[in-house]
Amino acid sequence: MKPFMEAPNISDSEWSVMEALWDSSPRSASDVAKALKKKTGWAENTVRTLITRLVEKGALQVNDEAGSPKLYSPAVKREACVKAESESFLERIFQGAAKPLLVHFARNARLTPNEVKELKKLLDQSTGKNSK
Amino acid sequence: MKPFMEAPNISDSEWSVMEALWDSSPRSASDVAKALKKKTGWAENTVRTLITRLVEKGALQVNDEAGSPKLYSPAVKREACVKAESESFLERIFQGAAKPLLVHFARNARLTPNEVKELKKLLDQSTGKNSK
DNA sequence: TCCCTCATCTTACAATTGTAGTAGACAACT
DNA sequence: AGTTGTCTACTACAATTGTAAGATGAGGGA
Repeated sequence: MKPFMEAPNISDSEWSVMEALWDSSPRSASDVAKALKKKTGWAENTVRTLITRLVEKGALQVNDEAGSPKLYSPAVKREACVKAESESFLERIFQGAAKPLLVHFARNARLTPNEVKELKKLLDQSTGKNSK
Repeated sequence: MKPFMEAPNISDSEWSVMEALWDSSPRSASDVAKALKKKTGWAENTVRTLITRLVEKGALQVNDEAGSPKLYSPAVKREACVKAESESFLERIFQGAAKPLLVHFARNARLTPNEVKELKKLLDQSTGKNSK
C-alpha cells in the first residue's frame, strides 16, 4: 500500500527489459528474452540476469512465486520512470532549465506541421495552469 | 559531410568537470577542483582523476604540455556533447520520438508566459526549415 | 643544503553494467 | 530408468564510474 515508490535507477540494458514488460505483462523470462532477441541479440541468460537485477532493485515483481515458469511484471509505472530519468537528464545536461532543453529539441527535431500545432496548443494550456 | 569528432561518452561526475571548463578555460586542475569543491565537495584528487580520464577520452586537452601547473581546456564543444547526450536520451527513453519528449517537458515544466511565447515562435520557424 | 608545498603520477577498491557460461532440479518422453 | 529439455540459481569477468589515498618530484625560502 505504499502510495509512492521511488523510481529505481534503471540502466540502459535494463531499460529494454522494462520496455518489454511495460509493453505486455506478466511474462516469463524466456518470453521476454524471445521478445528482445530480435532487437538486441542478447542471450537468454543475459536477459535473465537483467531481470534478476531489476527484481532486486524493486523495478519488477514476480507474480505467483511458486509457479513455473515465473512470471514478471513491472513494479513501477513507466511514466514514473520516464519522469525520473527526464528530471535527472534535465538537471545534468541543462542545469534544470526546461526552456533550453525544449529549445534544443524543438530545433533539432523534424516535426510535422501537425505536431507543431499540437505542441503549440499544449504550450498555450501550460501557460495558465501549472498546478502539477 | 565532414567527419566530426565524435563526442566522447562523459559520465555524470565527469560532466561536472566539463561544465567547469566550459565555463572558463584554460584552468589548472587545482583551480577546477576549487571551483567544484563548493558544488560537489569532492577531494582534489577526485577531480584530478576525472580530468585524467577526460583527457584520455579526448574530451579535454592540455595547454602548454611543459608548464606547471598544467592548464586544461575542453576539446569538444559543449553544444556537441549536449547534442550527443540528448540524442541518446531521446532514443533510450522516448524511442527517438521527439514529440512525446517535448510533450513531457512542456507539460512538466513551469514556463513563464514569455518563455512560452518564445517557444511558440521557435516552433513556427521549425515548421518550414527542417533541413540544416 | 634541507625542508615544505604544490602539482603530478600511481595505485586502490567497491559498485554498477554489459554480457554471458555452467550447473542443479524437476517434468516429460522413450 | 535414463535422456532431454526447461527453468532457475550461481558464478564470471572485464570495463566504467565514483571516490579517493599515497608516493614522487621540482621549485623556493630558511
